[in-house]
Amino acid sequence: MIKRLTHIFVENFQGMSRVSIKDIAREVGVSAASVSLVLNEKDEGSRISKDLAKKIREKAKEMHYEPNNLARSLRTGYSNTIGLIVADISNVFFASLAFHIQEQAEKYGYSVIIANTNESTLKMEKMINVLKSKPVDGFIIVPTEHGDSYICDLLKRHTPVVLIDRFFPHIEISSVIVDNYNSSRKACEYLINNGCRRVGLIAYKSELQHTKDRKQGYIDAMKTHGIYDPSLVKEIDYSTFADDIAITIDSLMSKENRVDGMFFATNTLSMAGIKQLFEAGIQVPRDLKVCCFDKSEAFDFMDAKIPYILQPIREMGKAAVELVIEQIKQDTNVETANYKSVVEIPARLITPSPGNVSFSPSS
Amino acid sequence: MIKRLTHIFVENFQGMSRVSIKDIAREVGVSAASVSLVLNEKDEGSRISKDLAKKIREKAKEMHYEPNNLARSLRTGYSNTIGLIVADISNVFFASLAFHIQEQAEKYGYSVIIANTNESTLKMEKMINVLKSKPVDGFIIVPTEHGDSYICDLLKRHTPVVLIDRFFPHIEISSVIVDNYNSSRKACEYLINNGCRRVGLIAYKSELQHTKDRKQGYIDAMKTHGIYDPSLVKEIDYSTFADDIAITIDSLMSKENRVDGMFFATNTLSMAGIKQLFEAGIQVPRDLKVCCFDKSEAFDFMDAKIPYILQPIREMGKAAVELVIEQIKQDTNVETANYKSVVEIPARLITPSPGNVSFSPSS
DNA sequence: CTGAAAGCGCTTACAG
DNA sequence: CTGAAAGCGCTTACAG
Repeated sequence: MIKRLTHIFVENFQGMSRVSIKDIAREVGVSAASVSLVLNEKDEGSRISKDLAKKIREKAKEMHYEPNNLARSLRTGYSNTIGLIVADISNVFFASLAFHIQEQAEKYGYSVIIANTNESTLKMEKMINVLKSKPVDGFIIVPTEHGDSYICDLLKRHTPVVLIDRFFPHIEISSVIVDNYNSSRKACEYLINNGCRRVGLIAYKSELQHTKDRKQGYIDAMKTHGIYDPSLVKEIDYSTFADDIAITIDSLMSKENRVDGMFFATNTLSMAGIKQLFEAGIQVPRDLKVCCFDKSEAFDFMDAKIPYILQPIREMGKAAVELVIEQIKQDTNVETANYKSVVEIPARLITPSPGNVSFSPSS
Repeated sequence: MIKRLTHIFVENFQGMSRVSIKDIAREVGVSAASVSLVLNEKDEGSRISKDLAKKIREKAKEMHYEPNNLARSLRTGYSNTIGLIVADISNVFFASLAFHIQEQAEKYGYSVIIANTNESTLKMEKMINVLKSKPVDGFIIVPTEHGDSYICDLLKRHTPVVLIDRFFPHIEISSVIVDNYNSSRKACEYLINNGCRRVGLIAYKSELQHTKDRKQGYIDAMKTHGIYDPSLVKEIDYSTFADDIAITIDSLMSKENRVDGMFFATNTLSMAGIKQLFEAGIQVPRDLKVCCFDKSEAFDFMDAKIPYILQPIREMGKAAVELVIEQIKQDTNVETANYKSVVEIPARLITPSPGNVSFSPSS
């Protein structure tokens, strides 16, 4: 497929950074070692005179020297790159997460490479391999539903890795999540406190812990008020949710169920769900009160101001970046190496009135 | 900042691919060269016996050998990676473009690294440098408004690069765009044919050619029907559009202007604009007919089915990937090297009825 | 204070 | 048919 005109190609390729440390050394009349030291600012110990250092730096600039990071990585063993693997880059939540992770990583001198799994475990494995051999120094991963075994492999190899948004409670691994259980519970309680007695839950059918936590938060809120009814819990397949959402909402609005409140467990579900409510001519909140996990752009097109759980995406990204860098820097010889620190960041319930309700920690 | 415990670190780092070609060679009792040939499937010329090749492959698998792509790239001069630089990863159009580019590149054995510029030329330059030294074999770039000079630099260095979505007509560079002028013109004509006489245009204020083309398409459509009125053309700053959109729409709906149609030149503008119309209580299409460049999620929440221009994102991604790979493979010694092929892909106007209107090529 | 040398893991032209 | 060696560009322990 690829013509292997290596020499010609390398010429071209190296056009980016044709001039090497050797070239500078020759020009200045010193060794490559000295050039390397100066250019890496390791000449502090006055090994190299200020004058010489200056001369080297000037010559490097003059010759448009650009370091070959490939060679540097090969030698030093690290690449200053973090691999970010998200489940769905076209989901605005993950896109925004990617944005903030990049911003944060930059502050620490790391670049971020993004890959997309489309919620497929097979693809997640593939992309981990691709990025691993790029290489990256560590991973931030939004894992797929059955991706736990592959994540374990990574851990066994002592690859720095941090999970984000989702986590596996049975694996000892650094993770950054929001307090899904509490957030969900408070959201439902808000609906109940505003008069709802029959609150429906619409969530994805998933073994992922954050999904279960959100569901459990809803259930416990309902139970506490003695109004839990399992038939109001609707779990939808991710792969067919676009089709299923209509049926689900019809069912919850039918005579037998007739809910007076609805809690959507993710932004994609609330987007699709609210669209469906709109098409069915159901007025929110007159006919039905609604609360959502995550803001949805649908909110902008409704008369009602919908309460929702605001995830602190920036803080989540920051925490994940810091955790993974910590692992990268960690002396793995030291047995105190701490690969497991689950960071749970509180989310906030944003309500139209009488002001935002801040969640208090679980008690 | 980073502890340089190199040896320990390399240990850890190489944990990913600790076993090298040498190790396999030693185990099997052959040279590293033979192992390399077999593993790269270059043993066709029967240089190495089938049996030996099989033995090497089995041993490699047994030892969990994973090639070090870093070393390979250093040696061969290419990385099989394409750098994708987008202006705003949180814009669903670019996120979707990124998705399709990744899918396509994968088919050719390339991985894609994504970076985000947030519409900042400074950041674009920075990310080009970061990716260049990763390295990547070529770039697909959604350039920023004043990024042309930096793109020129890339070209001078013979770096394979393809622009997408936007382009610079004064630079000889491969680009993939939609037929902005025609699409925009046909969209406006659709509004005119449906009874509009005063059509407002809402676009970003920008020197980028695709913006100008969309504007010109609108102007020419209006002029052709003898109803062009410059005061109905509204150009908004990207950085403040969230604030400006309300004022702009108020102005177009005021007594002096009172448009009967509105054309939004991008999806972010239509999203914000339709939200604004909604809040102002303006009914579409009863009070105002609307047409948009790109589908907006806002459409799902309106009674009216809004006509819009559908960009063939998948085809755009495919074309860009193919163009950049072509350049990467190109023998740069040959002077026929063709670095300039602007691919213009037709977009379609999607109308609620009586069926989709397909654009015919410019004539 | 500085240079020569080794080596990261790989590929490939060259010598046998 | 196969191995030994060179070299991609860099960094760093070592020898002076």
